[in-house]
Amino acid sequence: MELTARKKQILKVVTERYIDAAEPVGSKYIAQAMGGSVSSATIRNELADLTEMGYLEQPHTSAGRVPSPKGYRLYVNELMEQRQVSPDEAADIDAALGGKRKELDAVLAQAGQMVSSIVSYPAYAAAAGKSGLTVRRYDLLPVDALSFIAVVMTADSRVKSQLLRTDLPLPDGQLPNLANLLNTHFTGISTEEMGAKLMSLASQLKAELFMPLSQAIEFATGVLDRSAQHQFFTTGQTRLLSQPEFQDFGKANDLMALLTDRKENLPVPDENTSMQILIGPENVNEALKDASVVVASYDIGDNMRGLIGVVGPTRMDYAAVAARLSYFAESLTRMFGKNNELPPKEDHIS
Amino acid sequence: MELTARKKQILKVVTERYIDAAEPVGSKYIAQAMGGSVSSATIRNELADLTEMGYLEQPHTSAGRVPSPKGYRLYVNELMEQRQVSPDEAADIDAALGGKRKELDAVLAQAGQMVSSIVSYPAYAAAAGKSGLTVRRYDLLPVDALSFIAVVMTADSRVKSQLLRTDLPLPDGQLPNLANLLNTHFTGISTEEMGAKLMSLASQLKAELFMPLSQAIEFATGVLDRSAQHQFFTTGQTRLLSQPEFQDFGKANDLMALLTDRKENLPVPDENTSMQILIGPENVNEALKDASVVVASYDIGDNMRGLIGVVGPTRMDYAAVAARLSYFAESLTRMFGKNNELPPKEDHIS
DNA sequence: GTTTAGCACTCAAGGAAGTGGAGTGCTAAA
DNA sequence: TTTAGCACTCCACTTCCTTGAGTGCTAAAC
Repeated sequence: MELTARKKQILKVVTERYIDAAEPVGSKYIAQAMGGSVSSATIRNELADLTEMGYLEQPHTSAGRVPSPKGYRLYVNELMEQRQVSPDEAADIDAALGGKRKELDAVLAQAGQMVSSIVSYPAYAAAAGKSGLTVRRYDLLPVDALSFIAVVMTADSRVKSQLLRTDLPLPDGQLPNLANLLNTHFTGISTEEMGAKLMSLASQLKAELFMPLSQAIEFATGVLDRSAQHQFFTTGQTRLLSQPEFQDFGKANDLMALLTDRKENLPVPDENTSMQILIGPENVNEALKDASVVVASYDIGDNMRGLIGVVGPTRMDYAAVAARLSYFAESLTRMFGKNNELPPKEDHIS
Repeated sequence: MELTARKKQILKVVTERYIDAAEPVGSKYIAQAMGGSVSSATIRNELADLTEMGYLEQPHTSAGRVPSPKGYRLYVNELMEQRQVSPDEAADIDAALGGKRKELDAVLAQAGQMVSSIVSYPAYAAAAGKSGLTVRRYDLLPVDALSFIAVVMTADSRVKSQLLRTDLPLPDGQLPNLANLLNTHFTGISTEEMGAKLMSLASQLKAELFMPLSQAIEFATGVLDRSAQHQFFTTGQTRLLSQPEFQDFGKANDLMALLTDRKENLPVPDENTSMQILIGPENVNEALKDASVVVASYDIGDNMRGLIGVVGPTRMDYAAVAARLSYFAESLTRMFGKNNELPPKEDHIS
């Protein structure tokens, strides 16, 4: 059977109406929405076809039609009108993002919050670090006999520090030498290599030197691991509860659990796609089988990608959400671009 | 009317039964639970008295009795048996806390998670920094002509660092002097004083020195502000949804919103009390009027207090929750105590 | 005075039956 | 191919009834 232009138009009307009203759409309404050029009976025939073809579903015999995931997919791919954010919305987003520079984490958390409040669904945000991150430079600062500060700068120019304490007093004046050792042997290599090298040094160094060294390296590998791993921020989970489809319990509960306790399982867009829409059963995650996800990614610089996504009912307003999300992603890319206009050079100082 | 021993016993039976079964308790059950020494009719008389006195409530005329907030209060204050955590539970808690040292934030987040899973209600955790926190020491590390690393150590021995970038090239070799300046004039004073001092220096320094200085100070004040402010971690919000009393929507929704979006409004125990139980309307926060909170505080050292709390229905098992929470708080105090056995000395190095 | 048996009463919860209405599918005519 | 017409389906809602747990009250017993 062929998918005529009229069938598509009907599918569009059904989908948009259902998105709006959350109730099955009947033939009478469709006929009217299409300008009355055809009767409801004709529509019924078309509806029967569309149902047979799998684009529509019927909750029960005497109810109207509802888009199936396949129907939504067609709608999203072909029928949906690309929407632009209104100047008002754009201004809102710009204003909110216009604040002063913050830590990456803070930006992410806040971006999630804003998206959530703009689209009225729960949102999530994360940054995916490149996995091959290495340390560019170490500094060790003396504090007292039993403690010192380790400062680690990663290849992507982030700086972390921590106070470390040893059990054995540090030999006087040895800290610069240790830092030297770190900077010559423990930069630009993977955490595994760092571990191996450390082992090989174990026998060659005295304990009072080896211990602080291994502490510094432990700290550094911790930093690398933490930045390689995605950290997910979620907000607005509550907004799910006001959606009619999640009045039912099991679903809401599973989704909430996913959003609060198993965030890392939220979908990440494929490499190289800037926007992805996952409809119902297209989601791998069981808890999302009855929901949809719109997720966008953007460039943070330093070889990292940020991602920001929205979780809602399959019935969500894809056009509006997608438009806002992509505007958001663009703004973030721009913002991070500015922040990074000066890529620091390689430069070792011990 | 007097609150006889028997009345108290009845109140205790009602409360414990209701905590367990979540259903109004009838006279017949009570008579039986009390060993059959009196008949249900006698109990009914007593129940009528207790209801009149405000300790019990009746959902409707022909239902059993339910403790009122006043009843819970009496139960918690007088009737409830102090419970000890079982050796099994204690072992669980100890094992979970036994991991390696982590950042304070990570510990808090994890503690919240554990408490939540142990008591099966949502939990929250936070640390309250002392407000008068100051900087103990600054270090500035050169990176290249336009950027340097600022390392700030606070009076409570935490270390934070950030890469800072200036617009004007730094004069060669001036960084140690700047650090010196910071360490002599900008340690041990409040953020306000720091701001004032910075202003007064504005005219005396060349721009290429003043700019990095002010950036370093901005960073330092940011660090101080951030640690003074409580940051709340919440987990296990979902567990609320499985409680029969929160099947109803409005309540669940409000509470979820409080737990996810307005965490800072969660109750903080009064100074000097290590454990506090807030029952229903005793809570100031509107969203908590139908819920109860058990919150414990513990000593983190460095003049900071940690707090860890549980939010649940008024019908929650106070004895069990309180026992676990206080064991938890003790363990945390012990743990932080160990971490801090070596309070670093004042020691300036530039 | 306190306790108890007995009884009428109340009320929520749950099931059965009936009704209305929205929507369908099919047929036959245009 | 479209449309009017009609019988049919099925959910949602209401009404009515029944059941059972639990109460309050009274009058007798301790």
